[in-house]
Amino acid sequence: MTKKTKYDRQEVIDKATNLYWKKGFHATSMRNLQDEIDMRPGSIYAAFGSKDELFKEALKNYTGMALTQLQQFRDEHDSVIATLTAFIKAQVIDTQNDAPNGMCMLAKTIGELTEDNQDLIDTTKVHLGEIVNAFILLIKEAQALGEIDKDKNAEDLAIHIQIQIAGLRTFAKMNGDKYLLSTKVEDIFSHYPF
Amino acid sequence: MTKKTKYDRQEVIDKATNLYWKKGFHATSMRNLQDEIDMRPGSIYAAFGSKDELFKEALKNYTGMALTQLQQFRDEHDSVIATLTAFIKAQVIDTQNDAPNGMCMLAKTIGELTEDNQDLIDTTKVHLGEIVNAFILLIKEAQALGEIDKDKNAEDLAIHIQIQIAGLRTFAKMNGDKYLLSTKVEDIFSHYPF
DNA sequence: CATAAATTTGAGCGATCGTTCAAAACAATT
DNA sequence: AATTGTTTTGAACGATCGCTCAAATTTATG
Repeated sequence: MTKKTKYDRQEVIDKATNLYWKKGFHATSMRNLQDEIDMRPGSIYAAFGSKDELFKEALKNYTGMALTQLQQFRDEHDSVIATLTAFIKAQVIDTQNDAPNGMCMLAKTIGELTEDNQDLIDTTKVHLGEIVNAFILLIKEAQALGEIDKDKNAEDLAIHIQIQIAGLRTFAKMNGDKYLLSTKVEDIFSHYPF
Repeated sequence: MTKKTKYDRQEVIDKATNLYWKKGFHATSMRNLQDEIDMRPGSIYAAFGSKDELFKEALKNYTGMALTQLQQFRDEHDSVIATLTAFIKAQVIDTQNDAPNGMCMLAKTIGELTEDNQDLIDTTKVHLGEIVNAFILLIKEAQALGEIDKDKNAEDLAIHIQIQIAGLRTFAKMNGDKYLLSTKVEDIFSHYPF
């Protein structure tokens, strides 16, 4: 039995993620998604259940990509500070051209949605927590390596990074000067609270 | 002749601003607005032309409110730093409960819209520029008063403030701890680049 | 009070929304 | 080749979208 699906599920989720990321939850219609991933409504609903559930898959996929990218930079750098600097530059600067949207999909979603979609907000918050946890682990690693003062609170520093990323990505939508942005990213680690 | 309108235009714009601010451009339907401002579609279109034009009025109104609030804090404080601290706390902390949405309406809009609504994006950028200009003027005033080092670039500091506000308001959606947020606002002016 | 100009009303337009489901197509097993 | 179970298809549903406009209503004037 068991007929295999014609589509590659991960490929479909990637395409859905990119469209949701680009246009946001409300501005992305199921018909937009049907065109983008080349599936008929029946197949999409059989595979994902609803627009909301597909969006949740996209949020999960987006978060996974971010965490993978962070780990990749960690592998490429000896220094944790260098890792974080590279990651933030990628998020703040490179996404302006490469990515579907310069904004963080999670921050964008937190901003867009209201209590009408509370479960999507909750899911988004969980993923933002996962990312801040990854920052915390890296900072503790940096403290063990002597890159960051051991007396400093790792969670506070992680939150600081998250705030700077959100602020810089919003600013980058107004002013895309790569040199200015690059300087501002480097400044994060050469001044308080680091 | 000239029959007077039944509605108070400013009151209508205020209500439209609050609804657009709360739900965002795409999730706010003209029927939502009809209910909120108690006008029939024909009247709304006679008065404002389109959903887009009404949104522009809302953006303009929102910006005016922010600038008015900033001036009000200036009148209430001798110190420019105290003015800015009060303003940022109002924006970051108080809006979580008082306002239609904890996010800045302009930042939210920049994040939500795509090139499909390029003119709305452009309008939003203009208003963000107006706000940063107000910051620049205040910082120059602070430099004249000796509150801030005259050697520092006023525009850089103004941009820094805007980035911190955007970052903190996004973070506040995740973690609403008022004491933590209050500390983070105060930290802005007691560390680099101030 | 009658007239004329402006405003308000709300039914309804064509388009699109998220979603459903019976029928067609397909692939693995007898 | 026939059977069986799964997947895919796409027309279509009721709801809602942004918006229009002829008719009704309102008010300042003659």
